[in-house]
Amino acid sequence: MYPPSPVTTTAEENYLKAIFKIEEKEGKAASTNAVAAAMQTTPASVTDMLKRLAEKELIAYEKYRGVQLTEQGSQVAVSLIRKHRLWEVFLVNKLGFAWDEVHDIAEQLEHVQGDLLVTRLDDFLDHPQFDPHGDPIPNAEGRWAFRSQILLANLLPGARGAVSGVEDHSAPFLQYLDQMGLRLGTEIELLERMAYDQSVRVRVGVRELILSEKVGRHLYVKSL
Amino acid sequence: MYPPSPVTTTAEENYLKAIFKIEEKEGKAASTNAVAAAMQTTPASVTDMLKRLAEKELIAYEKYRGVQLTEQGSQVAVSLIRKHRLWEVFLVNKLGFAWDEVHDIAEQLEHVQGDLLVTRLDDFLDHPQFDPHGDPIPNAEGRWAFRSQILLANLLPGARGAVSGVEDHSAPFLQYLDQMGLRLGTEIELLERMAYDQSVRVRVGVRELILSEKVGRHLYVKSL
DNA sequence: AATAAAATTTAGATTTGTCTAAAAATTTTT
DNA sequence: AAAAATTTTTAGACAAATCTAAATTTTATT
Repeated sequence: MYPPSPVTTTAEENYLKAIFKIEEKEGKAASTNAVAAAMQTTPASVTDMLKRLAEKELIAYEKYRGVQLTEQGSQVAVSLIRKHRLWEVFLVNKLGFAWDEVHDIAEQLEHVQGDLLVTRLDDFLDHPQFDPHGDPIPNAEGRWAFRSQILLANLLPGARGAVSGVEDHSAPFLQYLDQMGLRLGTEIELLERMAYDQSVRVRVGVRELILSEKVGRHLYVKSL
Repeated sequence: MYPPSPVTTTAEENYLKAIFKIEEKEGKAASTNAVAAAMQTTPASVTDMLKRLAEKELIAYEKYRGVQLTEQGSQVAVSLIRKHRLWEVFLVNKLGFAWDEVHDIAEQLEHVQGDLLVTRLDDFLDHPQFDPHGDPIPNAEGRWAFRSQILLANLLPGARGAVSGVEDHSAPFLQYLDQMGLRLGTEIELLERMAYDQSVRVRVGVRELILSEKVGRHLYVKSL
């Protein structure tokens, strides 16, 4: 009835996740080099792994032509993303971690096997739709909420938005946002964009801030 | 100042835990065969691994003479047991798993790295002293509560006890106890021991039960 | 003490996942 | 279209963790 759930190693799972994210971002097959960069390894190692994943029918792989996830591979990748984000919610909401501290731990927890575990965790957390960074959490069927969000950099002067996500998940950026008093849900009004360096002057509550172009391109807001 | 915390693989950690349990039970150095039986592998594989663990100074190993944990190895093993039992408390108390369902999942979770994670989890669970099977949870310093418990099989007729632990952690035994209405804390009075087969007639609340010798030797009670 | 039995180790392979260096294929530039 | 640059694959090696089969050591038996 159902295809046998593939037995995957942690290494294989990490490749599948990387390929999924590249496909999602580039909108096309992932190149060996792109995967190597994402996995912080050599193209030769990637080729080795691609052969193994193709053998297991988790990817469609043609020599020199890059790689695409099969339906099966995609399911595994989405399930990993689901687990990763659920664990992040647990770590932040239940254990009191900061949003810049949870990535590495969730990276390990996502590989823990057990369908019932995920179901129970999801129940325990009251079926969150988004993780602590604003990223959507796929449900058990692999579907997730669409976010109608735009980069702060693309907000028009005079427009307002509420922080809804980050493009850069690094601890330094998240800590910078903490320091600026910016978190998920924080309302921002774009007052002015500086022609000189594309930095923006914004209003956050009663405060006024200057945010660099880099910050503007790494912060998502939902228009209000 | 402190010795560098040893970097251990999951496989190495599982060996250390097995050796710890054998030492604890037998009160002496663990033999290659005993470790092989515990790890469900061959003695040859064990020898290979013992060399590696000795290289890392996690065990004291002499050819043909068995193996003992060093102070370092013991610390790693106790920390794993701590993590395993804390995760079991989490799975049962927070996620609603039954006590016979949590072993395999905890077996994976115990290998997740992160000192802060363990501290936060322990806080979240309110510093439990015992896991769902009644086994003591080592604290951050590696010390745990002593249990003054005896096997139900050794209770004298007329004596009463409260269920405090199990000798057999298998799902079938735990499910049997569930079916009999026996759980941690349940009070039992030993009414009579049958000379014929060493089975015992006991009172549990208003009910009377016959428990086999095997059950008596697998169930711990604390004298009342 | 010699022999038999049991336990343990060694030798040689295998699998997974990785690497470097060299070769081959593809893409870009001229 | 040929040359140059880039990308990708192959070849050969290595470490971790395992295996089987054979050899060795220890322990038990006579």
